[in-house]
Amino acid sequence: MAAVSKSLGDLNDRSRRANEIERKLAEGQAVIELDTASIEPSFVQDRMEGDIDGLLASIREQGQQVPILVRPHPEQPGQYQVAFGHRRLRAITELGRQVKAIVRDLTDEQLVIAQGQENNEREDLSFIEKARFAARLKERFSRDVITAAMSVDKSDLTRMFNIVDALPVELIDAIGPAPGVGRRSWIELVELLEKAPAPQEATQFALGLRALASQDRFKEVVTHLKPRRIVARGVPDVLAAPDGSRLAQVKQSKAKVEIMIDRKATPDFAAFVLEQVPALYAEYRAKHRQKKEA
DNA sequence: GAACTCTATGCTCGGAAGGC
DNA sequence: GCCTTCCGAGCATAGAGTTC
Repeated sequence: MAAVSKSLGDLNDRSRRANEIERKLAEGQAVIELDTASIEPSFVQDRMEGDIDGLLASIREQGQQVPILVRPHPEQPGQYQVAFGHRRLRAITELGRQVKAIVRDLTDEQLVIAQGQENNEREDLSFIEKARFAARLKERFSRDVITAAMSVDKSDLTRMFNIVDALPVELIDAIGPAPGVGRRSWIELVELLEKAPAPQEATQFALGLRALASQDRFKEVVTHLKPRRIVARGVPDVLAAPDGSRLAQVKQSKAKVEIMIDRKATPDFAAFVLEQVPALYAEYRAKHRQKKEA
């Protein structure tokens, strides 16, 4: 009898614990471990695909320090949907581990607001990623929800929509997130694209710049779209390679001519040019002498 | 190396235009 | 008339570049 009583007591305890876990889950207080296969990304993508090597190494060495936020999938029982923590989920999936998650009942609006606020706190989403996130939200939510989710005012929201609408999806994808490139630079790109004789060619050009960092691809595309100005003596102010990539900037004044080579982009070329200068000067002197003698 | 200048960015405000 | 949307402009700030 005592054994039966103990069993019933155990059952009650387990039931109480289960209820407690359920209650905590409902409030989003408990961190639980979930199979990554049971979790889908948010229905609104925010971040472009990017490098997660650093995060991967960090989680491999120190484990997952911060849980992700998920909600029970509204249509598929037993499945979950991410509110924020997409990159952590990707890294943990690659490591084949279980992911620590907080489960919370969220409406669609609450999910995107949580997702947006997390992104704002991290402050590492680039302008164009935010703009695209906003544009995706526009398909389902009111402006009020979007401004709440992204902590932007309505003016900025309008500008974001305009930029995303004006640029071909393929071009944005080809350029990538372009960290450090802000609204005004993207507006400049829109304006250049509108004036370009063959706008679709910009996408092809950007696709050919895969070796460069995203923000450098952006700069190259802008430079490529800018009308080539011809300055004194027929020398353009930007010297470009046959493939369109920028080699050097030329500044001319009455007193001097400056050729500025981006050492980061083409370090060997800069060194090569410097090496050649004495030889070029010798060649120039020789030709100059010949002219005088003739 | 410090001071200064320039440039780009984010944020905010105010006004115009259009819809209800 | 009110609200929403859009746009231009100004301000503060940070970072890079330049000058001394």
